[in-house]
Amino acid sequence: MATGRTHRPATRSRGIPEATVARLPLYLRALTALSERSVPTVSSEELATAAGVNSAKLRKDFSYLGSYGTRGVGYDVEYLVYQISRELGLTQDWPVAIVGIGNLGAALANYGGFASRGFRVAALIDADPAMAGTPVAGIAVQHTDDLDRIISDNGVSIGVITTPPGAAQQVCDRLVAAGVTSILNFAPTVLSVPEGVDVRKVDLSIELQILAFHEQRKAGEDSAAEDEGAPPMRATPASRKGPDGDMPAVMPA
Amino acid sequence: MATGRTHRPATRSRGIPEATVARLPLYLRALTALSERSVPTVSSEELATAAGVNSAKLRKDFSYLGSYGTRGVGYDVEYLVYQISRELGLTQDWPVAIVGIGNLGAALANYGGFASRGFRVAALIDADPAMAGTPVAGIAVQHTDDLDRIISDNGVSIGVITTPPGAAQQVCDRLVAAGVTSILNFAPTVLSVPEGVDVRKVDLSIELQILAFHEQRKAGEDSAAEDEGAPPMRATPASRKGPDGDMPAVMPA
DNA sequence: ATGTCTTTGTGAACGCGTGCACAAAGATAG
DNA sequence: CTATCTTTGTGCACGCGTTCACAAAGACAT
Repeated sequence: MATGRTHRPATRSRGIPEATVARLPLYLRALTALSERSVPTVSSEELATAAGVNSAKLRKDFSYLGSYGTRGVGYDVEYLVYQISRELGLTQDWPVAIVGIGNLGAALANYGGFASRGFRVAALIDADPAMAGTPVAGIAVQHTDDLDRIISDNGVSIGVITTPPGAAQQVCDRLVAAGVTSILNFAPTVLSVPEGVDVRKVDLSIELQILAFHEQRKAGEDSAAEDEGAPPMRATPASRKGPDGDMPAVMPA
Repeated sequence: MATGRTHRPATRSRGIPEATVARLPLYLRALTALSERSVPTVSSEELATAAGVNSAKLRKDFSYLGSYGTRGVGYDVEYLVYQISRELGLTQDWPVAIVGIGNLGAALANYGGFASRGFRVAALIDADPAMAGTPVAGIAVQHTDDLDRIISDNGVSIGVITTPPGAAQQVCDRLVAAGVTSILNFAPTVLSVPEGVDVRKVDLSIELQILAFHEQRKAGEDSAAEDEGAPPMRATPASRKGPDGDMPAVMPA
């Protein structure tokens, strides 16, 4: 089997934009809610509102999947739920392993949003020997030493890293070596992985920093001249720089 | 363009691209690490590698902040740390309130990454009366009834929502009414907020679904002939009622 | 069957973000 | 002071994503 690609509709699955893929779960959630209320069909306008996006964008997104709508009517909710689920690969079971069972790791293990979408927490792994055997969310924590075997035995291809930053890369390497090809990283670390392995990162403090930026902008709209109280910042070890100063020099003063 | 003024910290927050803002925390983290190792200067190439981005992108990002580098040498680490911190608004203290103290809320309250960057958990709020007074991460949980006063008293402008999806919008409305203008939402809900309020969402299950999509693609590259097994069938009498709901999210309320 | 009305699907224009490639700036050596 | 070498700052081109606007498709009524 070479680079076989002749049997795929080509129009589909071939080129779904990344931005679209990122929105599919959003649509799926909105559609699931409609489904539970037994709503048979929905227009792009309604669904877009429910998902918090533009209707034109939604239609274009769906167009990448195929022509699943009916002009003059809208989209069949159940049908679309199935199509999107299939496209996202949610019709199959995905065993997931969480490495690093601290506060966050334990919270994720208990998180209902995972199990409800075809993701099954297959294993919890931690480096602390004292935790081995301790049940978290009904699952016994296992020790890092057995990581390789645990991943293999459970056929895990998606790993979640919730370790301290210092251990993240090492854990990542071991996960990859064991066969994991998708990683969700919560540790504030830049992971380097070989070709073919996907990494998505969720960084809580970065999100807050982005909010702080906008918050500062909103607040400092008028009082843009009072954040001057902070020291320009130390002169640092200023290695090879003479008194000439390569320092602040600027500082809005 | 920049008519070569070079004195004012460049175009203030006016024209910093959103994509750049999102990367500044990344640079800051890498720079902080260098600073702790007392590295005086760093080139765009080195820093880019450490931050996991392209060096041209990094230089362009920094150019939006101003001309803080020295040609032939690189960037002064300490100076850059200060400039980015200031730009992000991290030179001031940001009191944060977390609403919804379930597993995830508690984990965030304990998360060290917040405090280390100028973010201070000023209040923990939950709707469960039984939790009122209970200390979490050294802070007593307060009841939702006092939300308004708590936000005002602490001057909170950034709120974190970790409630079940059903309560998210209501909590959001109350936070906004109380004066919060930035929200970090962990609930799998589309929040609608008035103009001027920023919302960033962190959706754990969406991240996994995106990974699953790519995972499926990688795995199904050759075996693309078994997706015919499940009958999609249109216009269904709503027979599927499974566990597909996304009700249990963070914690029962 | 024909006409009207609704809603999809998409061509095309636009804007943002990315990366290349290079001239300008400054350090450093002679 | 001049030459050389390093690294920044950025003009430019390209590609992706978003949005508009509308023709085509189909439902529904007459």
